[in-house]
Amino acid sequence: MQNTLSALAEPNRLQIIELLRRRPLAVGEIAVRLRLRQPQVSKHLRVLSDAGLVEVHPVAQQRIYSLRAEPFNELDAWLERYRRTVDERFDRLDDILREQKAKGEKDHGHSK
Amino acid sequence: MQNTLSALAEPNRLQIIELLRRRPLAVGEIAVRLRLRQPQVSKHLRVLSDAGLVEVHPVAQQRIYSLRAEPFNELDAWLERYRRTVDERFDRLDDILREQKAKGEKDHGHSK
DNA sequence: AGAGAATATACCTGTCAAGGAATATTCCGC
DNA sequence: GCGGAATATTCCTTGACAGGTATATTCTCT
Repeated sequence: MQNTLSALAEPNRLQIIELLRRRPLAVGEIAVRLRLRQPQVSKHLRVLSDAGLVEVHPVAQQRIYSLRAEPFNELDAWLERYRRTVDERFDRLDDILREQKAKGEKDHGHSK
Repeated sequence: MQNTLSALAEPNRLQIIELLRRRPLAVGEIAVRLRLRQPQVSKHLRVLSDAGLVEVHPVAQQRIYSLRAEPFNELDAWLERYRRTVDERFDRLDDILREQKAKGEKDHGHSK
């Protein structure tokens, strides 16, 4: 999760992911489309690969990179936990605010 | 989206978010629970706030931070685009691989 | 085996962001 | 207005990381 997020945090890497969403691509193709130099693309793909976001399929001297589903599913599951509690949170906020105010007054022995 | 991801990419910030998922908290509380120093917590909250991930509610000298739903919804929408294409991608991968191989052979005038 | 294409790695450099410590700011009660 | 609590901001230093360039690696074809 942490790895996934930091891998996606880099702008060029996010663009690579967006590119690969449409279809698997070779390194050179990615470099051309994003106007990046080949070495940097390879490096970014290394990071993405280590994070499990992409996988490689060699074809001759080319390496075709494609997305892997798992990390996206994990991200989805993580998000799910937030979706469930969004409503509660807003209700809760008022409670918390009141609670904090009450505590503050109590701490000072303010009886009215 | 980019901002959201890079804000979440920092480990301590992600932890702050996880904490706030349970309930809104004051800066000091966060610092204690995560064993961080107050200034760093304030700085992280600044980043999260700029990214629109959290909002502040002042209570006396305290500032109660709570999550905002919007960025999570955006993340969700972004993910949705990937969920839809996961299946296609795998089918497509084979096509691409064949396609690339065929192209390679064609480029060399290899007729059989 | 040798040439050349496609990709990966190594090394260097500069930048940016996070932590530490001190200080400024804001707010409350008296 | 003053003292003290809670938080924000500033300045400094350091480490990680991305880009640039050169070079190594891998594969194919002849």
